Amino acid sequence: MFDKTYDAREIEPRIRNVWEDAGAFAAGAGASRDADAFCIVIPPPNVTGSLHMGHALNNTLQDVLVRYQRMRGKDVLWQPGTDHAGIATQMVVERQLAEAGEPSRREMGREAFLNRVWDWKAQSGGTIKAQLDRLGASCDWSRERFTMDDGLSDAVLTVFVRLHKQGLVYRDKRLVNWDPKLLTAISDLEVESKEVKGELVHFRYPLADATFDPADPSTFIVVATTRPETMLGDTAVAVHPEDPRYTDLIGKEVVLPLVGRRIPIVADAYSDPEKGSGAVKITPAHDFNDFEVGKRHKLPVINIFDEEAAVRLSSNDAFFDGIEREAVSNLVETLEGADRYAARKVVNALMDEGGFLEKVEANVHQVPYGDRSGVAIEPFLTDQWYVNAKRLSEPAIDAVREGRTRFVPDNWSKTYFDWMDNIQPWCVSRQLWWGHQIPAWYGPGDRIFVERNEEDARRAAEVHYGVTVTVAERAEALAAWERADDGSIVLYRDEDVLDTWFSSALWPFSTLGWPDRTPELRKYYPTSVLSTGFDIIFFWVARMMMMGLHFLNREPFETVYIHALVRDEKGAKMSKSKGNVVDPLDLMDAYGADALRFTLAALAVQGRDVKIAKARVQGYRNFATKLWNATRFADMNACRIDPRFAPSEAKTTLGRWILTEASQTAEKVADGIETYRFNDAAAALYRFTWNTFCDWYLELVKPILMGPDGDEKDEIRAVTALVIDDIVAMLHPFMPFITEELWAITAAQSNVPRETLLIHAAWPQERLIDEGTAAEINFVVDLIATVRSVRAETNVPASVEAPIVLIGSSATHEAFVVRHEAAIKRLARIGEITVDAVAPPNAAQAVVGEVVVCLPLAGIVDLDAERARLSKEVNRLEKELGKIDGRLSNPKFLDKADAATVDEQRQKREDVSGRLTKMRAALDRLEPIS
RNA sequence: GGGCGGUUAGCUCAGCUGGUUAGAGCGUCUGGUUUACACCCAGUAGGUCGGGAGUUCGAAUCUCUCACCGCCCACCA
Repeated sequence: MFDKTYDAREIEPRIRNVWEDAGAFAAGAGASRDADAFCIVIPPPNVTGSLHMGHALNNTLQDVLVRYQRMRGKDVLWQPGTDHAGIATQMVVERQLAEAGEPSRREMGREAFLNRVWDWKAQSGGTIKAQLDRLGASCDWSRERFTMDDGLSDAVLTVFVRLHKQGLVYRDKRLVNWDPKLLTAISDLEVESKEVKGELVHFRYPLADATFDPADPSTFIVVATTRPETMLGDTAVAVHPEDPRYTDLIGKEVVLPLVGRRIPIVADAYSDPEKGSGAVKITPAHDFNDFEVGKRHKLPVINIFDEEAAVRLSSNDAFFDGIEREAVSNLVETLEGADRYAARKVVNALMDEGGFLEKVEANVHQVPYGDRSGVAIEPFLTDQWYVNAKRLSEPAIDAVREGRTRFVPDNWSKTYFDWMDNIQPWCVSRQLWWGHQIPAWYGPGDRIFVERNEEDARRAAEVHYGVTVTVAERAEALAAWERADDGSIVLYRDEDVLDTWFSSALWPFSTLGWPDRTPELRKYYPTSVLSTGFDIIFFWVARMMMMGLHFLNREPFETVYIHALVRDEKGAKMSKSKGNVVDPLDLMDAYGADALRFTLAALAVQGRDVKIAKARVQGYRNFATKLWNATRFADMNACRIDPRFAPSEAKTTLGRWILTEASQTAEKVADGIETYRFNDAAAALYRFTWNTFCDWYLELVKPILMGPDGDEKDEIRAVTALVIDDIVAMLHPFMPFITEELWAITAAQSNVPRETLLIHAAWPQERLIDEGTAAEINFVVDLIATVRSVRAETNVPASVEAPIVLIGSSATHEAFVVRHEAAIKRLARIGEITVDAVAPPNAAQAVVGEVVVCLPLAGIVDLDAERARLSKEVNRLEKELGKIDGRLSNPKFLDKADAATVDEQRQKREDVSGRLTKMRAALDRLEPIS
């Protein structure tokens, strides 16, 4: 029944089935009808992803919260689900196609490709759930959602359409971050700037009314650039209005080399006299700042690239506007189709040839890269859909400012405010296929119909156009517009999809059934806690705040707990390329899910990275084994659960003491969890279980358990069983498997059936608080520890059962010794205990409280070692006494420190000086060195 | 450039609102056939709390400053 060894591999899958069969994770399971709600929505992992250490940490912490609150009687929902992860998933499938030598996405077409993605989802979508199960995450899987399932897609449509009708979603033509590899726009957040060693190229732009002479600076103006190839699209040169070097030139023109276009020199404060030459080329189509300058000066926008960032001039009307097509035919031919980096080389060479290249400097600068594709992103002028984030951000800022949503640790609210205060329009359209297709239909005359479905769009269009409307593919529709058929109109649907984070932003309410008014939505929204990493505060947290407040008028969560990043044991960020990824599944295989969970909780200190080391996990596996063995020991000693036992009426000091300690620990653990100080909670559990309960309580109690039957033994048995019950319960949120198992075993052994599984059992109540017992136990513990230490230091062999003589003991302490005599003898390996007035000669001596403990072992005690030990101790005490006296003789201290502190110091002085006197006397009693 | 965090024992880290002999785990070293556990027990060594200044009767803890490390945001033609 009770296996001798703890085997996580055997226990964990079995217990998992027990929970599953019982439906233990279901929303509200085990709670009373009127219980308060507690809800966490899981940060949805990528549907085709697998569990990494960050997931393991975050989901462990969420599970600790969820299991704790369940035991507190709350009606708990931990809402799970997965995210379709647009770009990531689409890329994976495209890579698979490429590797298998199959037709590419574009070759197979949208429908066939999407079928392939759904296949892949069907195939790998269960992985992450299985892995979370493995970890013990008690999510209500019966409510699992997926961002692209029907319900959530419906929420997405509803939100998009409503925002559009409210004017908060709009279509705009402006520069976006364009990913020339993925061929889609991406948001600001998906751009990472990287430091790149490049070149700063200085070009001479000839003045239009001078004859260009490379040797004569008065005939040209120098501009510097890190992107020489974009000069083909230059439409101005900007100088600072107050830069004395250039004031004369403002309003004049230069002739753009190679191209021959006449472009103006404009005055604009954007130009920084300190940088480069002080004059800057303006390319509105290829630089965000230049775009703004262009708007201010009404400059033409000449885009020289195609969507893959290759030069495209031949059919480029804007480029040929104002120049002779013939004059640039060579240039166009040379550059057509060259990618941006190749074009850069060519342009530099041509400029050099013409004498327009002044110099090239090495230059380190920041270049924006797509976080997914890893290629430099290109500012690109396109039509995209935007969300007016500024408007939505206002209530979201207020919610945090007014404390309706609280960040833990609080300093993250600053990060949140900084970003929210400067929020930019959110580009939500993506030129991808995998995702929520934008519900917008286009008709002739620049009309857009944003509706929940095709039928509604068609109807809206019919109202608008007053004729029959049909819907077709884009190409077909455009052709129809071209033909301008009479009497009917053809619409086509926007081919783009929404940013994945658009649907994620709805997660806290879409998963609860919104836009329907479901009972779950009423009960669980706003949710209690969101637990996530700081890296997605902007991507996700901020956007959920915005959407939640906008559509439900309530903030989506009360608390946002921001956990640390998991790093390897040296503190490096884990990455596949570095090969330092620690796989949580490996650790679970080796040590069990319980050990991994406890490790992560113990390391989850606020505001500090989590460095995971194998040795640590092993240590907590040992902890599980320790608990297992302690429970087994109790079992072997017939410590049975006794429902009639009333702990508050316990008679034995040991019983009252351990019940007090257990009660205090439960309080500490609860406090740690509730304040998100998981490490404190874990430490309190570890210390109590191992150091207090196993090392001291069980050892002190052994003589009783092995002694004669009677009231004392009965009580200790009942207490032991009860405290183990409490330990198992307190530990359950951290180590759910082993505790659920022990909960069942102890019940079976006691023949007292449990009313519920541990997962639904109540958090340990306060059994008893009797601080008075501490004095007795502490004295005994102190005595044993002191004797052990003295023995070891004076080289008394372990096998010797040394007698001890107590000198100067108070009646109280003498009574303590009598009461725990058997335990003291056993634990300190002592033979006879006697009380005397005078110390025996040549004994090792130590002070415990007011008592001098002597080990009279002439010939066995190493007297030289003893002398050294005593001197050292005397020394230490003298130093400490000096410090205390320094304080107490300082009138300012007596004057300013509060009375309690002064008293404390006085008390301490008394203790220390008492000890010191005794130690000195002890030293004197030793024979002088012969 | 703006912001946030870190620097405590060989290693990984606790130490909250100032008063402890500055702690834990791992590792080291010593001892252990104590009938729960060697994934164990007992004991031991090891730290001028990054440097400097200040506030205070009193600073690992508060303030300033410097150094180094890490991260986030925004930009340098």
